[in-house]
Amino acid sequence: MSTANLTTHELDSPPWLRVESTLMSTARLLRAAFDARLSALDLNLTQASLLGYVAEFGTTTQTDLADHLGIGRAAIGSVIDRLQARGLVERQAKTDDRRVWLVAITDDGNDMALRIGEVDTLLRAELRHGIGREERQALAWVMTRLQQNLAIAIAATPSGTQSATSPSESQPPLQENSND
Amino acid sequence: MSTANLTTHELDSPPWLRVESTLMSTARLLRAAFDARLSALDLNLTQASLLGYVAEFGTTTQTDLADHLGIGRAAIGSVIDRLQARGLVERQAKTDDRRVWLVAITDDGNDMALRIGEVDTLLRAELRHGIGREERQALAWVMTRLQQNLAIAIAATPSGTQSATSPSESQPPLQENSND
DNA sequence: GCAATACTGTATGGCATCGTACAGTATGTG
DNA sequence: CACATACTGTACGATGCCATACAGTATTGC
Repeated sequence: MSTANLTTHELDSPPWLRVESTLMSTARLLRAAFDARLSALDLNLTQASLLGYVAEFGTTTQTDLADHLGIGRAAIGSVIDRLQARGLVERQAKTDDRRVWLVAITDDGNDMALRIGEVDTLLRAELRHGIGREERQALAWVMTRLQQNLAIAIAATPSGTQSATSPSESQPPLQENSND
Repeated sequence: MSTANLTTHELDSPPWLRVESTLMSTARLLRAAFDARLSALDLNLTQASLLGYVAEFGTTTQTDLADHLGIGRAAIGSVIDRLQARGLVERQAKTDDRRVWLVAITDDGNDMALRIGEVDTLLRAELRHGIGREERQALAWVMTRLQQNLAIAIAATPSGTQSATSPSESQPPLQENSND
């Protein structure tokens, strides 16, 4: 039985650790959906994203890729390993900096990127159902903003073991370009 | 629209696997932020969510918990194991169905749930910065809707290996209350 | 030139979650 | 009642990602 029955769990449970939990499970579903669709190409979401990025923006370093995909440098390495083993990307030495690899897409990789684009377009069309354009844009905007706040919150986390029993708003959380 | 001038990585890369990648990395950041804040309580986001859920809605079965938290039954088992080992929840036998465990919160668990609530409230306040109430509600709504569509998309994924070279819109994706 | 520092990519171990398979139990059907 | 089917929780291996530590390289200061 598919674990994806349509009576999704969040619909009836608005109040508690709402956004957190909802966002996490949405992310899991999103990965599952893309992985399912991309399995025909024998790729997962991360690999496809990387390939799409390189196809569009050209050769870059691994660190740059890691930053742009939001995963760590160690993780990006193995992703590239697999893509390279399949001949979809290749590592090129950078002449003036022998530390870095330049990750370049191959012809096969470009073909693959096209097919990824098709899968992506199709799936996104399905996901858009019942969601207006403005809502989608708002989602993207809020999420970007949320990323900012998250990065700040992570950086501002008290490193020691304080038991959080003081809900005093001592945090200066953001550089205030609020619009609420 | 004011999506301008942020330093986060997605901002300069609008066109490609946008929402996918953004949502995934946002989810990763979200987990990292909560894990960081909850580390003082020696909990992670999943454990905290489970505890919060049981604290609010009372005793339930593991399958119910798994569904509500959006993770699998196998995974929820080990989460409960750890919480139980720390005396925060306990498994109670259900008299009229000997297959299931009823997961109940303990007194210690309730104390912990209160502290989780404080961390949660504080962190969410930080995350709200620069994001209006309507935007947050819109985010929650869109995400719920997205979950629905994702579940449908996963269920409707052609199981075989079709190379997606046919972008024919043969999918009947949804029960049509579109508003786009 | 040489030491100190910073950066890139890799190796390693760990964690959370998944998928599948399985045993125990309940429920429905003959 | 016996059997088939469905459901619950668990065991096991696999995967994706992280954090840390590390080696190689660049850069800077002396």
